[in-house]
Amino acid sequence: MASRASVTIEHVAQAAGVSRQTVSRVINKGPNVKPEVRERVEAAIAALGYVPNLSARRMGGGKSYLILAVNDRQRTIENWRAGRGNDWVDQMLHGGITECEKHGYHLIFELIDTDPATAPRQLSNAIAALRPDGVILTPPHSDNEELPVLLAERGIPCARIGRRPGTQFIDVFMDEEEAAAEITARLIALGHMRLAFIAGSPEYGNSTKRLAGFSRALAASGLGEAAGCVAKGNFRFADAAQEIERLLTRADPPTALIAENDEMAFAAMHVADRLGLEVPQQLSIASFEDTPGVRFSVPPLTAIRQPTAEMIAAACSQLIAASAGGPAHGSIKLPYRLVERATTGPAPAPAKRKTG
Amino acid sequence: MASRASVTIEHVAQAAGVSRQTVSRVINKGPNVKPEVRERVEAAIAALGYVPNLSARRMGGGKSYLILAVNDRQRTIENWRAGRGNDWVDQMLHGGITECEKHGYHLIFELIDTDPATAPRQLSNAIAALRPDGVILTPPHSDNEELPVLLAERGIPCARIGRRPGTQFIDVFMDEEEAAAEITARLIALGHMRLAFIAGSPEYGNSTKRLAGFSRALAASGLGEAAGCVAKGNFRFADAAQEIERLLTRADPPTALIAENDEMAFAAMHVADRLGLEVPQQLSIASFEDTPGVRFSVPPLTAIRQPTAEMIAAACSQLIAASAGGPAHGSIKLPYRLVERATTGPAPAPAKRKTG
DNA sequence: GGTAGCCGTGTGAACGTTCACATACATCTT
DNA sequence: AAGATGTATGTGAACGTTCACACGGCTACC
Repeated sequence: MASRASVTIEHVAQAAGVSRQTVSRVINKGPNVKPEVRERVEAAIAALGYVPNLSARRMGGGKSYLILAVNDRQRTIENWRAGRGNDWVDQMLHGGITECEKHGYHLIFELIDTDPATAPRQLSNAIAALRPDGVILTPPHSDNEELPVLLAERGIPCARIGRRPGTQFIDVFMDEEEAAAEITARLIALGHMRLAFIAGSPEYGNSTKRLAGFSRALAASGLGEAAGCVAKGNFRFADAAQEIERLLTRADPPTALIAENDEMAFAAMHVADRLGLEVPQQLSIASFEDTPGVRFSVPPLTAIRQPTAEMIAAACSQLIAASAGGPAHGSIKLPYRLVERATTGPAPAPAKRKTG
Repeated sequence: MASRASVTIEHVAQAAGVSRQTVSRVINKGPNVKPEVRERVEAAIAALGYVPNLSARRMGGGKSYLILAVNDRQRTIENWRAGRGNDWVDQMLHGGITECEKHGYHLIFELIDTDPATAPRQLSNAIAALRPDGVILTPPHSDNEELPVLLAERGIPCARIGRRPGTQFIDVFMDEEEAAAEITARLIALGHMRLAFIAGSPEYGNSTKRLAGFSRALAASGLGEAAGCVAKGNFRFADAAQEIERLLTRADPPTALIAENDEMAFAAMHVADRLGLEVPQQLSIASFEDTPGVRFSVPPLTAIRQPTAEMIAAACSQLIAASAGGPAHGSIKLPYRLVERATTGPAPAPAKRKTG
């Protein structure tokens, strides 16, 4: 057991009969330490229960062993307020903490305004206070051009999540366009000839990519773009519900809906229920976000499983490597998965289709 | 805009024509600074974009401006792995980050093994590395007697969540027994005469308290304890489903179920569906955990809304006060709320009751 | 009118670590 | 055998802040 006062590197040095620096070399796995001495030091560390003080390490010019993950403040807080969970945050913690722990790092999570006028200052303040070894930018911050530059100026490696990869920073992403194209193609293969894409917000770069995938699949199928329509749901239940109702009650309604997030997919379910449309017999619904709510709802929804935790874990891993002298740029593409559950099925037979 | 190299207190001091210490007094809101000088320093801080370095502050013997929240590693990771969300984690972040931000603090979230043999060492390592100004212990760590003592020895204030309050530490809690009694009484008032409590695990102290409330309400109602039965669901879907099925298929099945968490409540819904029991017409189901899944499921469940975010926020607030010289003990009781939704209703008429 | 006390400010040291450099010894080269 | 190279270790300074204390000026009291 450690004694009351904190154990410092000096105590370990004395116990092992070496100097501070040698102990430092051992804990940082540096070269040029005799195996015998290394063992002696390690024994002393274990005996005294020594754990290096992170603040002091940072002060000494070393690493802070902190990875800062920044999230969209408005959306996160809105989700909290509304009593909806933040599955994204949960997944992020999953990947981030798990990976950081492996390397003796700690993940620290902060909220930053999306407003481009204030975001740089907020990030600047956070890094000035925390001095993290790396920063993870999540959507929509990952689409901000100013933030990575600001970090680069201060020599802090930066990883962007879910962004079309560039060459200057670490980009971790999945192929959003491909995923959108795949789910669209799958619905077309099921016989659907009129499809709708319930879009989030153009503020999120991913929205644009997914829409492109939707259009591409329509074109590739031979149905042509006219077979698809787009509704703006703004990622929100109420907005989406209104648009979806408009879509489903018009003359030639779509038989398949692809919603960009779970909330809008639930809105679709809700509207279908209200209009007496059976899912999936009369209407297929797919979500682009595979949250617990989506998985465990009744019926469970077909969805794209985004590798959120994996992306954050990869970002942490890259950032940690970068802070140890590795490259501070590169791109990692992670696979998504289309999970077909109970809300998608063959298109209704044209004859039986209800109109109105 | 801040310049490339980091701005230190010394730069501010020079710009304002004062000494380090005076700047320090200003940023720490210390007394004995002329209003005129204070203004000058504040202007310099704003002009240079100065933000104190947390590591240096800690090294100087000051605060770390870090609150450490520790969670149950096994359960959290199991939830992540299973693809269920961790609403608890999300709520915790909600309360914690929001409150910490207000005071210029940062919340840092760590997982610690529940095993009493390793927990103290893990906590010890975490605080040696991080040197937080306060630690929040969540269930079941809040029931561990050793952890708060360890923290007290190192002079770190500690807040326990959801624990019967003591006198030595900061305890933030809701009345679990009362909540269990209330929901039980409510179901009895709806005419239910045979009730079941789907218990989690005695490892969680709250389980015991809730069970006590359940028994108390039964006794108080005049029905007597014989009207209630207890199933051990271990907080898990599969375990709960099995026990619930056993309960519902026996000779004289309960007409109302109270599950200690959402997962077990969903298990109850699942079993009811399988057995062809209509909810709430033939069976009432209530959850003791009001997660987004519970709120947005179809039908939405009746549940106890625990003030999780509020408890963490209160804990942060108390810890921050304690680290500023306030009392490091005290207890705060926060109100829960019984939210009646669509899964509870009047007991089925005795005549119509199906048996088997 | 001296001295006790408070107010406002500054100075040196300390926190625990790493960095840059210095040193001692061993090994290889010519 | 002398120098060059490399390995293993130690020493002083630095990081940016706060703490403890010192100091000068002002007020107040007897």
